[in-house]
Amino acid sequence: MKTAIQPRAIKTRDRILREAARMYALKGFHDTTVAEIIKAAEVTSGAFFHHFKGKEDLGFAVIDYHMEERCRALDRIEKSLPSDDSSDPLDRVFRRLDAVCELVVKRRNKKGGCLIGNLSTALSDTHPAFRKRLGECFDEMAWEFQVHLDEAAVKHGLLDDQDTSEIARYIVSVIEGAIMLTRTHRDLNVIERQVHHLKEDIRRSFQTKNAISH
Amino acid sequence: MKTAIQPRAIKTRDRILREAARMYALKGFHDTTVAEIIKAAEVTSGAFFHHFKGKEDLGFAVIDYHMEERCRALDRIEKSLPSDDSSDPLDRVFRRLDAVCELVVKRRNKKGGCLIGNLSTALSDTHPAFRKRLGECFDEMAWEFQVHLDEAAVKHGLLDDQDTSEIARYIVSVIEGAIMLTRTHRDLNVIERQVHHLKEDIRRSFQTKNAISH
DNA sequence: ATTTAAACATACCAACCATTCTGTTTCTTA
DNA sequence: TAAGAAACAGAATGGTTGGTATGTTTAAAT
Repeated sequence: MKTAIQPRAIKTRDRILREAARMYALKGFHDTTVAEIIKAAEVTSGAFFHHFKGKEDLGFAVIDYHMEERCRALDRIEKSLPSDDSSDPLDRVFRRLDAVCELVVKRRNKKGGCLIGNLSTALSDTHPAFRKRLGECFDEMAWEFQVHLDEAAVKHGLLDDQDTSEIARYIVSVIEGAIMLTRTHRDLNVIERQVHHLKEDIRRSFQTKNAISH
Repeated sequence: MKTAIQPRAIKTRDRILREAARMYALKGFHDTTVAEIIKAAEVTSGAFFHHFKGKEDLGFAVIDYHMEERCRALDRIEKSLPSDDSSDPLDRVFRRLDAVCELVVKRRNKKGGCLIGNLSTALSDTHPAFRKRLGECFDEMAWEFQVHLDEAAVKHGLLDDQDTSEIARYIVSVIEGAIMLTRTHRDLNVIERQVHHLKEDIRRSFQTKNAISH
């Protein structure tokens, strides 16, 4: 029946997804041909079109694949991070920021930017279905921060008319913008400095009297 | 001699540049074909290749064209802005931010994102010459803020280890990231809220005891 | 008015690109 | 082990793409 998962198939499919994700992050959607993906993944076009309806179908599959991989990678990095004092929610925000930063830095050795950001720039205004899905991805990224921000708001209190969901989105914006400038300036210090500035900003957004002196 | 400028030629060339800029902002570099540009600009391919060596050459010309147009548009908006109290340098920073914000909002009616941002994501890791040029564009954008930030630092004093050039770059990052999210979420409130948050952040970065209560 | 070059028009082309078609192999299940 | 389906291989295709070749019109300078 359909319950059984074919081990060989998954290997091929995953190789395609991995290579496609890599190339989309590097060159974007429209500058990556299926022939290139096929070659990089070392499969034939027959195998490719057996697993995916076409380039568009692949695009959506790559997004799913990437969001899962990203989640795993971030969790792994987060656990390996030195500051393991996760008692304070604000610390957890900073820790995740550090993890994102490290992931970007690590990836930058092989060049490339944010896959979601790349697809977003290339497809948001021309492809409604992609736009919708990519919006969900950004929401997911923001939510990972908002969880901790909400706790921090309870613990430390939030300044003025601030809103944790807006701060969370703001964080995603800064990260995406920072990745863009980091790529274009070919300077990893850009994202590191900007994330540092962002942290200070977030810290000041909370009425942290018992502030974590950095 | 070569001093004379042919009026008709400029018209055609400019039409191509204008339409190309519009389409690059909307669909990006690789998803825009020269055939489309030719059609949109209502010229023939003969005319196109007479004015530009090819697609790449056009790309660079479009960047120059856009940076000039952008400059003019921003200045115009800035002058038409209500708060004309430009005595305080920090106010000038905020005013330019408002201008950028309004420009984005105005453009969003016709969809599309930041031309420089689009080209940057599409070409930074594959085309060194473009990357270099686009880096200069980002620097130019940042500089427009830095001029005022420097004055503000003198007047109000800058907190901690802060650096105006880094704040200026940070501003550009936030704008680019905000445009990305604004496109993908199809919500103009995104950029407005984020620019508002950014203003608060900048304000707090200065030791403004005689702060401008907003 | 004649010359000369820039500006434009049109047909054409070779490379490329996503996809399809027609098989063959491999695996699962009974 | 027979049968059927899933996985894969590779050649072929039709439409597109950036670019060229060749000719005609327009306009500036003498």
